[in-house]
This record gives sequence, structure tokens and C-alpha cells, in this order.
Amino acid sequence: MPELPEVETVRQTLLQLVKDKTIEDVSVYWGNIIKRPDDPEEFKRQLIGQTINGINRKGKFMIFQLDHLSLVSHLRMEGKFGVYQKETPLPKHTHVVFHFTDGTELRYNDVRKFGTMHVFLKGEESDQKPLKQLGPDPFDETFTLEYFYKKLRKTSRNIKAVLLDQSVVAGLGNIYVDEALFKAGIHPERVASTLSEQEASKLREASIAIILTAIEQGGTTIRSYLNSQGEIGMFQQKLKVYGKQDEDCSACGNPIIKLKVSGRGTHICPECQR
DNA sequence: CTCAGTACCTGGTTGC
DNA sequence: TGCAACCAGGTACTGA
Repeated sequence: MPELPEVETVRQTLLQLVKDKTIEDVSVYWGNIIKRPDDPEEFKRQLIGQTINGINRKGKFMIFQLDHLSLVSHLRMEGKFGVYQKETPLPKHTHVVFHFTDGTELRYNDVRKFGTMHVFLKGEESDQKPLKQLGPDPFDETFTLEYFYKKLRKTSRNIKAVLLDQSVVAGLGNIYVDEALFKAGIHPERVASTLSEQEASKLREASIAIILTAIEQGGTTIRSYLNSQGEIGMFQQKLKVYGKQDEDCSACGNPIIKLKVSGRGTHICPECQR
């Protein structure tokens, strides 16, 4: 599911479903999801009795605001949250269940088991991994051209790798990086330090525009899984290059091609992106 | 320090 | 049809 727009969509929809609910018990079926505390039993002890007061987001992380704790969750590739009546049978790949006092359950489902959960004392989550190393969200006022251009100037990596680096800007993933580079007309294999200030500006603005539009559209649903919270995205209709290999470029009519950049599948228009 | 490669998992798709 | 190899929206860790 998750790049920033998808996580934001999940955050908004989930909030309606779990706000003010109190955790009566927690079940952990795959302990490796729980990164902090390291013992899942301790994780359960800490969360029992806590009420969900709100959900925040930073980059691709969701942060559940509890009474005096923060639960930091990352969905990685395929993590999904859903709220169900406790009588509903547990589907395959459900790894963590938060049982509420009202008979409903918040369930975490993740085929690849890559997702993570960290518990911190409220307020301490920002000063420690994994949130500590995050750069600004794309639309954050601190994501200035000056900041971005300076980051680009001092690295030898290609521009795609830099955009995927969450410590530079938080929230872009493989889909939106490809889309932003296309919108800015920049080839993903360009060494970041060779971009002009004008190109950096164009890329920064393209990234912000793509992310904001995708949030408005409820995110992107690619390999559509049915009936799960947040998987109601409409942005896939606006994708210009991601997953469009062999189709005609919407701008110039030449075919979109797929290549590998920084180990990731990458979609470009070789005519529009230089 | 930076950076490329690998590890973590399962399942759908591709190609022989 | 069968099955191995490859691929997937992400990041942490390793070692050069």
C-alpha cells in the first residue's frame, strides 16, 4: 500500500473507526513486527488499558496517540489495518490484533511481514529511531529549495536514489518518485549533483504537486486488494509512467520504457526525461 | 562518513 | 501443465 498519500488516507479513515476506543487486550501472532519493546509480551502489557486519542503521520509512519504512549507503525510494502467485529473470522496473514472494550478489533494484516511497530513514551518518539532520521514531508515549510538543492549538491548518487532517501524528504516511494521525475522532465539516472538549481526547483515543485494531488485522490491502489481500509485510491487513474511500460507517453506519444535504477523498477519516457 | 548490496517475507506472474 | 526464477508500493543492516 504505502507511500505518503496512502498512509495519510489510511490515517484519516482509520481515525474515524478507532478514536476514543480503549485497548482491552493485544494478540501478537508474529513477534518480529514488534520492534520496541523487544519483547512482544511487554508490548502487550504496555498497551493494555490505553485509549486511542488520535493518529498522526510523519512520512510513511503512522503515530497512534495513546494516553501516555505513542505507537509508531510502518506498513512497509503490504501492511494493512482494518477494524472488525471480534466475531469476524481472522483472515490469513493477520499478525497483530488490538482488542477494544467495545467488542471491535483493530487488526494488522501483512502478507510479507515487513511492517514494524514501536512503542515510546509520549513525546519521546521524535528523538529516536525510526522517526528521528526522517527528513521533512514534501509539503512541509522546511522542505525549501535551498535545503533540497544543498542536499543534491553534496551527493554522488543518482537523483532517484536521493528522492527515495527518507532522510532527505519523507514520504516519496517508487511510484511517486517515477511520477515526479516525469513531471519535472528529469532522467532518474542523472547524478543528483549535476541538476541545475532550476531543475531542482522544478523537481521539488513536481514532488509536492504529485503528493498533494494523490492525497486528494485518496492515494493509489495498484495490485488492488479488495475490502480493506484505505484501499480506495483513485490516483492510479492519473499515473503517467508508473506501470505504463509499452504504452504511449501522454506528452509526446513515444513509448514508456521500464528500466532498473538503484535496484528498483523504474518507468520513464526517454524522450521527455533527460 | 557515504554508498551498493543483501536481508527480511510471501505470493503472483513470467518464461522455459 | 509444471516449476523455477523473477518481481512487488520499503527500509535496516553489513561491509567496502
